[in-house]
Amino acid sequence: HGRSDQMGDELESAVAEVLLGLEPGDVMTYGEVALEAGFPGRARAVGRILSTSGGIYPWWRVVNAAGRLVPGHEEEQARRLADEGVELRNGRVRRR
DNA sequence: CCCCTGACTAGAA
DNA sequence: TTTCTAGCCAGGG
Repeated sequence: HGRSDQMGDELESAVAEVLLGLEPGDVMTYGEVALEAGFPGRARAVGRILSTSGGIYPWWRVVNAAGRLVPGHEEEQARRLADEGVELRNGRVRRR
């Protein structure tokens, strides 16, 4: 039965919940979002969701595991993060 | 079904 | 520290 079809929706809603829970100043990696959503190892799925769901989520609060900003949106993302007080280091999110 | 692509990653060079 | 490589998982042609 169409379990795999339903899986995509579950993942999407779970990821959405995590993303919508992010507050100003918060920053998570794709992998962390996936993990917290209950889908470890689905970092790519998180990226796809963010890239295909036209701005309904706070996309600027998500960066890759290396702290790199979103390809093609570095400038806007850097500005938004700065507005929230997130420190950047050489174009990368500083993580301790 | 095959093939390519990507807002990913961890690990090797 | 930066670049490459090999896995990875879905989507879409």
